[in-house]
Amino acid sequence: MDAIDARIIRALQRDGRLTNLELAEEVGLSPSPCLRRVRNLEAAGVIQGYTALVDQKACGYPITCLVRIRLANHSQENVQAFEKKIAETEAILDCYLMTGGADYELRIVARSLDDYEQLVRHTIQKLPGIASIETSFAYGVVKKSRILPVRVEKGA
Amino acid sequence: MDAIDARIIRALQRDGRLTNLELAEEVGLSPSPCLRRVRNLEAAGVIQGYTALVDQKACGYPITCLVRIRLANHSQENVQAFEKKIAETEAILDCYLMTGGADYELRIVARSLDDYEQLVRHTIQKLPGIASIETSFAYGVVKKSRILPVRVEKGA
DNA sequence: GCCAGTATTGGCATATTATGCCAATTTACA
DNA sequence: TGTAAATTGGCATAATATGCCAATACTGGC
Repeated sequence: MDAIDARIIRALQRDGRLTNLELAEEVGLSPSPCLRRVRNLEAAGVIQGYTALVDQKACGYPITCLVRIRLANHSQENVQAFEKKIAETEAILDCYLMTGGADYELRIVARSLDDYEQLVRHTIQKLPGIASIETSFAYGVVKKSRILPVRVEKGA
Repeated sequence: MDAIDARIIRALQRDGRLTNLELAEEVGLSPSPCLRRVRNLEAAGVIQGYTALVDQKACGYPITCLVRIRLANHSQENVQAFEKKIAETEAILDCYLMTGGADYELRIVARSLDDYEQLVRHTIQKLPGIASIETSFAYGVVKKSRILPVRVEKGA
């Protein structure tokens, strides 16, 4: 990954639908090698995909919650059942294994407080071995970036 | 927004670089009205943009932290200085205003623990009116979805 | 149930873009 | 400096986007 690859990644994070001609112009290459670099980055897994960014509110999900969860015990069954349910539940967008007071932190979206309550009661609390659930609601968004500040790297 | 718009949004979240022909096929429309719907969704702000999803590790950011911050006081100057610095700092990807114990929760990426320490010492702790900083590190990712489960809506 | 008015659709012609190939250039290294 | 490998740029062709127009499908009023 050299400086041109880094510029390609930056540009495609800023606008994932740039045409190859626009991209080539922006990174200072002719279209042909530019496209080849993009395909290489995709094949290498550096670029994992492309997605449309949508307005949560306009799509009916005005509520974002960050939820910290502790498990009573980390038996294989409990962990597997928990992570399987996470994967299946579309309203749970992210789930990280965390250091510190909680085992997991989830980012969850909901259509309403009632909707969120249903999710907690019917999906999360029913899982075996949940020790605690601590919810914080986001009442404002200061920043929401999906652009990793890529610079030149050695290796890969 | 009707059922076809919902399908368009779902499809473009799954793959933001679908060609209009592929998209039209998938949502059951001919290319012409399909493209018009996409442009309308973009103009209405429902689709806010497109982005490439990149591998954090491959780009040199193996570390993700979730950081909870409290301010000592919420004077206009402190809040403005804080949020301005957040906006300027590329390694801070997200920042939410939260209910509960902390005022803000940040998602921060770093190249190394040293890198994270530098960021905290030189950027965050230097801001006026910081009462506390509580960092949790993500040592695993169970789920990382950027697909909002859009269904049919009334209105807009 | 019918009719007028409006919005939406599908098809087509044209402009733009992507893609694969090859020769030329640059880079790496002994 | 010489040689091999990697990368680049240009070109021809295939695929795709875009704007326009007629045809179709919805809507509300009577």
